[in-house]
Formats: sequence, structure tokens, C-alpha cells
Amino acid sequence: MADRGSYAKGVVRREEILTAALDVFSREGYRGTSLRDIAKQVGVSLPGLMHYFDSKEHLLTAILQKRDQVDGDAHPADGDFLDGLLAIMRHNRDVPGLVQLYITLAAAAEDPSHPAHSFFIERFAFVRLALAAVVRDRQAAGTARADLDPEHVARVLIAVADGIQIQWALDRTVDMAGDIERLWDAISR
Amino acid sequence: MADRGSYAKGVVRREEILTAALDVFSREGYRGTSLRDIAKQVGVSLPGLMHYFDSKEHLLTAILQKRDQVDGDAHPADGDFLDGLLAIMRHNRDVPGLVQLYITLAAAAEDPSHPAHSFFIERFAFVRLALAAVVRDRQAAGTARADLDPEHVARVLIAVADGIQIQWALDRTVDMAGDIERLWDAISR
DNA sequence: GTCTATAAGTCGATAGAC
DNA sequence: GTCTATCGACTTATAGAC
Repeated sequence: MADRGSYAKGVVRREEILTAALDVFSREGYRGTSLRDIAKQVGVSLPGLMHYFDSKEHLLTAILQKRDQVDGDAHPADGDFLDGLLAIMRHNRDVPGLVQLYITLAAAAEDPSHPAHSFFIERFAFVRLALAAVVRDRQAAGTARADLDPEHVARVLIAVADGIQIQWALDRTVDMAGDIERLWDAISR
Repeated sequence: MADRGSYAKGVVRREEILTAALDVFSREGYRGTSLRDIAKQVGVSLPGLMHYFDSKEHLLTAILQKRDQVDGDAHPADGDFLDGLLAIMRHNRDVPGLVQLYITLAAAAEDPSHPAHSFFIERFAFVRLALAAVVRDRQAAGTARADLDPEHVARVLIAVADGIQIQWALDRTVDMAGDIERLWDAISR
């Protein structure tokens, strides 16, 4: 019974730390920042930080999960899932640190023992399903060519979104959302 | 005069080390391998390795440059540049370590002080130019729609190539070259 | 020019006091 | 639950033999 209180407190504290860490990475960027720096900026000691996260990799993975959750809430689907993805890509211009963190962790997640491994696999599966549904809906509505393969288009849209972030990170004049929109126009007409 | 010999020797030794390192990464993969491990597998001491490369980041960048050079020689353009890119993507299935190294370094290269920063900027500029030329050539030959924007298509093809490697790293059943070919078919017809 | 030997400084991670 | 203190491993650097 009484344990409930402390357990809830722990969860709340963890969420506070996660929100603060997400804020730090959004503003200041990720350049191989050490756990000591993160702890300092978040306002806890290093062991205090590691009390809530098993390792640095676990913390970074949790930050990306938190980002997805926040983005999902902040950009509700006024249109369909593809419109939502474009809105998030436009928002990404304001958080270069999260873009770099995402690409870096996606590469590291190849290792099956990496904490982000299953996160990325499930994330790609979910987004692929949602985008394939968009293609089918738009085909039914007559706003997309009928001979498009929804699964293939979905996979390619994800690849473009990820790849264009790499190019944008190196050249901030790249129009990430615009390039994706133009690709959709080219394949759907 | 006599300096020539020793200078050339140094360059040769550096190339030997680079070739050995490229071979190690191709076979064994890159999972944050330490410089000591690389030195041991290449057959030199740690300071012996650092005599030829200023830092770990410089070494990894040099490995990617060497990879591009080797790939360029191994896959001469029997077709045009896009055909060559597809051949390299098919070859990439055999070198997962290099794929992971490429993505990881591309993300880290966002930092202007990173040794790979200018390498990636110049690499993207070169490939974009070459792919845009392919689009124009195929348009002239009548095998691509005339209303395609060559620069935009080039940028998108690079993004798909990079992004699809991330998905393949997490799921080896992904057909990297096939997905790019199908995208080209969809936008060029 | 090339190597062996060694050390400085920092990292992620942990042990144990309170 | 949060701290001080500390560990081993890492990148990086230097001194000096050949």
C-alpha cells in the first residue's frame, strides 16, 4: 500500500528527468555528450541519473521514445498520417540535436543487443503500416495512382525521410518536408 | 631526392594499414571497436597506428574514403552512374560493417569540426551532380519523364539509398537495390 | 621514419555510506 | 533515493630506442 507512493514518486521523477533531458538535447544538440554533462544540465548527479536508467544507451533510447510521444501529441493528425509526418519534419528544423541523436542511434541499433534495437524495429513496422494505409486511402479517394504498391511506397517514404535528415544536418538549406512532398507528387500523379 | 623513397614508403605503409582496416571492418563489422582492437587486427601497435592517422575519427573517415575508391574501381560504370550505384548497393549486402560505419559517421559529421564533415559535403555534392546528369541523359534518351526535376530526383535518390540502408541493417530481408529501382520506375514512367 | 613503453585525462559504470 | 568515491577501459599524447 505505502509502497505505491514511493513507486509513483520514482516514475514521476524519471519522467521529469526524461523531459529535462529531451529539452537539453532539443536546444543544445547531441555531440557525444557525456552522461556527466547530461546529469549536470538536468540537475542530478551522475549516479542519480543512472539510478533511473540502466546505461547511457538506455537513456538515449528513452529520450527518442519520449520524443515520439511528445511529437504525437503536439502534431495530432489534422490530415492523415503522411500529413502528420510532414508536420514533424518541419518541426525537426528546430531540434537538430534530436535529428542527430535519431540517426546515430538508428545506426547503432543494428546490434541486436542494443536497447534501441527492438524500438526501431517496432517503430519502422508501425510507421510502414500507417503510411501504407495512407496510400490505400488516397488510392480509394482517387488522389493517388492505383498501380502504386502501398508497402513499397511506405518503405521508400520512410527511407527518404531518414536520408534527407542526414543531408539537412550537413546543409541546413535542404527543405526536408518540401522534398518529401515533391516526391509524393511525382509518384502519385 | 633520397627523401622521396622514405616518403613514398610512408604512403605505401599508410595504404597497407588502410586496406587492412577496410578489410577488418568489411568482415567483422563496426560496433564501436577500439583503436587497440583495430591496431591488433591490422598488425601494428597502437602508436604505430596513430603515427599515420591523427585520431580515431580521422582513421574512420579515411576508411570510408578508401571504400569509395575501391568501390569505384570494382564497379566501373558498365551502365550510367545510377546503374553503378545500384551495383554498389547490391555489394553492400556483403559488408554490413561498412554500412553501419557510413551511417554512424554521416550522423557525427554534422559537427563542422569533425574530420568527415567536408568529406560528406563533397561526397553528396558529387553524387548529386552525377545523378542529376543521369536524369538529364535519360530524359534526352526518352527513358525518363521530361517534367522531372533532375536536382530534386538526385537528392531524393541519395536520401532513399541512405535511408534504406538503415532499414536493411535492422532487417536483412530488405531489398535495397530493388527498392531503389522500383522507385525509379515509379517516378520515371 | 617507425616502433615500444608508458602515462594523462575522461568516459561509463558501480560500491557503499547516509 | 541520492550522494561521495572509485573502478577499469577508452582515446589521446609523449618520450625515447632503433
